This record gives sequence, structure tokens and C-alpha cells, in this order.
Amino acid sequence: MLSIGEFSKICKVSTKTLRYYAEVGLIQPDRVDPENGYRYYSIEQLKRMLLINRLKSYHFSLEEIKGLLECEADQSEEKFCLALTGKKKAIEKRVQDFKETLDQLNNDISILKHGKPIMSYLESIDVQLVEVPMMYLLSIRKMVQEESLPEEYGRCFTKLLRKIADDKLTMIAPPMVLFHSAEFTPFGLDIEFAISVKEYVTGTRDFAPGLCIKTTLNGSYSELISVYAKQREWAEKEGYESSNALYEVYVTDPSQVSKESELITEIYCPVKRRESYEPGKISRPGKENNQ
Amino acid sequence: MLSIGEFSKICKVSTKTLRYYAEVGLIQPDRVDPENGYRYYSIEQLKRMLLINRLKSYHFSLEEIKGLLECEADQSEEKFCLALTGKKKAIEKRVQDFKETLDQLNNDISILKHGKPIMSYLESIDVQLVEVPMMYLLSIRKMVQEESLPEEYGRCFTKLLRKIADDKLTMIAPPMVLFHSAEFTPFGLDIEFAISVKEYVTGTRDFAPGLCIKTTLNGSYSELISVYAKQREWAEKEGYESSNALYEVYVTDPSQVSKESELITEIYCPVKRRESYEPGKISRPGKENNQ
DNA sequence: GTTGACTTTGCCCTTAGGGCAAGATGCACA
DNA sequence: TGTGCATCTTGCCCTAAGGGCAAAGTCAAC
Repeated sequence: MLSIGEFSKICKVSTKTLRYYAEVGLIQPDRVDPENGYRYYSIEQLKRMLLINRLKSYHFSLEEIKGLLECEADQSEEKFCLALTGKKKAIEKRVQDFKETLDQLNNDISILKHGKPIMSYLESIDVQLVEVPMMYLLSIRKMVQEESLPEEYGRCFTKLLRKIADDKLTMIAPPMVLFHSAEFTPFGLDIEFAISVKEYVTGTRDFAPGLCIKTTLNGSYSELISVYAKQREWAEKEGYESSNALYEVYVTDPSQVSKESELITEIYCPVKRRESYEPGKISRPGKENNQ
Repeated sequence: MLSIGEFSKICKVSTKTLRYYAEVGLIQPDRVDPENGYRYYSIEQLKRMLLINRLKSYHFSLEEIKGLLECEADQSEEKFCLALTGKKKAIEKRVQDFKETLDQLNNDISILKHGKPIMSYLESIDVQLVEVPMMYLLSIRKMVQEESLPEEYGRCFTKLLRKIADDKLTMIAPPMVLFHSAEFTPFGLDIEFAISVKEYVTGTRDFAPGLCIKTTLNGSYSELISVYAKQREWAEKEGYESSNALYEVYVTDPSQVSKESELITEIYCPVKRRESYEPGKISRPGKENNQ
């Protein structure tokens, strides 16, 4: 029998950890002296402890490990294997995420090396006020879960494009998406996939965005939030307020572009002049009325 | 001015988080209504918040981010850049670690797929009792930090090998390392790098390990702990106890082998028969006397 | 005036233990 | 047999970055 100290040295685990594991039921000492409460571990328990260490190195939580140890006792190898495979997928995903983070990080480092401040890209986000003429939209409007947006994008535009081909209609602008949800950002759900066509036929509807703030975004969508923020800031300063659903025009086809940096997207936010606008004055809390 | 809810929606950050950030001093609301305590954020603060989000995506802690925000205010771009570069290194290391974990994980999965229990490798660790004859060691003994072991390994054996060449001595076994530290595992510090030679000359010493438990390890050192555990278990069962410093013989040269799986290492643990040994009886707590 | 949405503070909870303290115990040595 | 030191016990508080819930106050629209 090994004292907790000896056991801890062999397994490379602190005594505190061993006490904690006993507390949460991961591994109980083989024997506890009833007189002094000393814990004694048997040599056979090394195997269990080594397995715990291994599973920990695979980033399983202690709770998960507890379940897996029971699997092992039950000889239910399939569950065990399934868990390992799942964890493998999870780790692969984390590696992928880290790689994307590294790309962004490298980009920022090179910006800094060129002497520019790190958030300088914010200054280069152009915001213009444009008057968008009325158009005819061929569209599909539906509720979409955020995570299934890319699939829906493909499905809906395929459908719309087929109709355009079948009916010999004329596309006059790239595909666009309208966000009807109340949320300022596109993570709400009520979404309209649309293509502007020349002909006014059954199935099309009028769309008159009117005055809009327009921003062209070159590159990754990770800066979308910045664009919304920038537009909002501009509107605040210039005395406009959002009047209608935001929409985006995909100048390049996201499903056809290989590198994110090649994406071109136009973000339009329909606005109207704020009623109480006085130039130079910033609105006070409680006075504004957005959304 | 934006209420906390509006601000949170634009930045994609929960209101709880915003309150927490104010509490830890990361970002204070532009104005707090003295009457009702409501927080109001200005549009300009979006930039700061966006930067915080970006730094968070780089896995900086809030404390680190606080420091970096001050850097930004001070225009000390170098610090900022240094921090980013450091974080980049850290993430690269984590990716590397994840990849090694994935290798191990894949290995375990394939073992399971073959129907073997996951810890079955433990059963295949061979433990033999051998009588090691006396030998002459040319050696360097020194205190080594765990992390600098690989460098020391190279340095010391280069030195020893040069001496062997200079003095025309005859190597009769691969390089070995003796762990004189009290700890059972090699993470202590008192280490002797040694090569067994045929000739007895000045600078060599006798080494008579005598009876030893010997295990041959093929592959990665990550299983060393298992080997120690296995040896210990065997000794316990068979009625032996450790009598002297553990040593390892590097049959393959770790610095020359490209894949970890090609490593071959022999682990020797000198033992003597336990005095109170009675076959079949397992020692009781308080009775044994190891180290 | 009412209702529902929003905001406030306060408290407890999360993971996997680390650190520290006081007191009990075991073991080696004189 | 006493002493000193190492080891062991339990108990309490702490971590990072918020999440969840509750009670109470407030805002804005109808």
C-alpha cells in the first residue's frame, strides 16, 4: 500500500488533486485508516490513475472522465470509442479556430509594423449617403437560424436564379439579403433573399429603400460588426436615424470565392433625417428613439 | 448615447459582461445617470469595445487587455506589438501541443478499434529481473533543471564521447543516465550522464548495479510513468524493494532519431529482496520502507 | 393607468484544484 | 523516552469570466 504522498509522486499528481478526486468520486483510496483518516492507495490503482491522466490530456472534463471510467468497467467499448472520436473532432475544430486566429493576428502585427494603429481599419471604412432608386425584387422571405444561413443562402439563390432563367428575366444587380429582424445585426431570424430584376412580373415586389447609408466591405465578414458600428456612429453625428431593414448586396458570390479577402459586400442601411436634429448637437439620453 | 442594452446588441456582448467590464475597469460607461444608476455609452466607445473583443479573440486575459489599452492610449506601439507577437508564439505552441495530443488520440482510437482495451499497453510492458555485472563508468554528475535536460544531454555526452575518442577508450554500451535524486521519477535534479567503457582509467568509476528490474521501452517517453508504475507493481508483488538509483540506457540516440516511435530505452531499477517478504502476502501500510 | 420591456444591485454557481493554517500523526535519531 | 521534522488531516478562502436568478426600480408605449 502506498501513502498519498508516495502515490502522488509516482503518478505525478499533487496530493491535493488526489483528495479532490476522492471528493468528486473519480478515484477512492483503496483503504482509509479509520483511526487517523490516512488514505492508502494500492498499486493496482495506478492503472486507473494513469488512465485518468491520459483522458485529462485529451481535455476531457473530470465529469466526462467519470462517465468514461464507468464505461470501461462496463466493457462498453463503443461508448468509449465514440467519446474519443468526438473529442478528436472537437480538438481538430479548436486547431482550425486557432489557425484562423493566427491569420488575423499576423495581419494585425503587420499593420502595426507599418506604423499604423491597430484599429486604423475603422477609419478606412467608408460611409456614404446614397439615394437608392426603386427596384423590383424577386425574393424568398423566411425565418432562418443563424448557423444555417450559408446553406439557406445557397438553396434560396439557386431557386431564385432558376426562376430567372426559366422566366427569362433580367438580373440588374447581384444577389442581396434583407434583415427584417428588429436586431441591428444580422443574427436575428427574419431574412429575405432577393434579386433585383428588370421586369415587373408576378412574384416580384416593389422595393424602395430610398435614402441609405452605404458601406463597401472588402474582405472577411469578421468586420461586419465594425461596419454596423461605424454606420451607426456616422448616422448619429450627421443626424440620421435608421428607418428600415438593413440589407446587404453580395457583389462577389460567397460560395464561389476561395479566399475571404476577395469578398466584396455592400451594406445598406435605409435612413431618414432625425426630426429633432440640430447640427452639432449630440442627442441626450432618453431623447433619441431608435428602432 | 446608447443604453446598455443597445450598446450590448451592437457589440454582441451581454449586458452582464458590460457591467463586469465596468467593475474591473476595462470600459466605463460614458455617463451614469445619478438618479437611477442607468449606464449610457457613447458611440465613440464602440471602438474601444471592438478592440477589447478583438484582443479577447486573441486569448488575452482581461487583465492583459487592460494593460494593452493603456499602451494604446500612451501610443507605445512597441509594447503592443510585442504582446501580439508573444501571443502569436503562445498560440502556435498550443496548436503544436494539440497536434501531439491528436496523434496520441488517433493511436488510442485505433487500439480501441482493434478491440483492445485502452490501457492494454500496460500489460505489454515487460518487466524482467536481471543481474547486471559490474562495469566501469566514465561520467559527469551534476544538478540539472528538468527543462534543460535535453540540452545537458547533448552537452555532456558530446564531452564524454570526445574523451573516449581522445583516450582511445572502448565503449561497451550505449549512453546512460543515472537519477540520483530521491524522487522515483526523473524530475529531480541530481543526474549522472555516463558511458560504460572497457578500460579502467583515471576518470572512470566502478558501477555495480547488481540485481535490477529491467524494462525495455519502445517509443515515446510519455509512457515512462507507466513503466515506473509497472516496475513498482512488479516489485511489490514479487517481494523486492528499490535499493539504489534508477538508471536508463538510451539504446537509440534521442538526438538522432526523427520519430519518437523509433526510440528504444532500457529502464533499470536496482532492487534487493524485501527482508520481511513472505510469498503471497501483500505488505500492510506502515510496514514497508521505500526510499 | 397599466403593461411589458429594460435596468439596477445582490447573491450564489461554475472548473480543477492552489494556498494557507491549525492540529494530528508517523518516523528517524539521540 | 523525548525531540524534531516530514507527512497527513480538515477547513476555509481564492482563482477567470462571467451566467442565472430574484426583487425592486424605471422607462416608454398604449
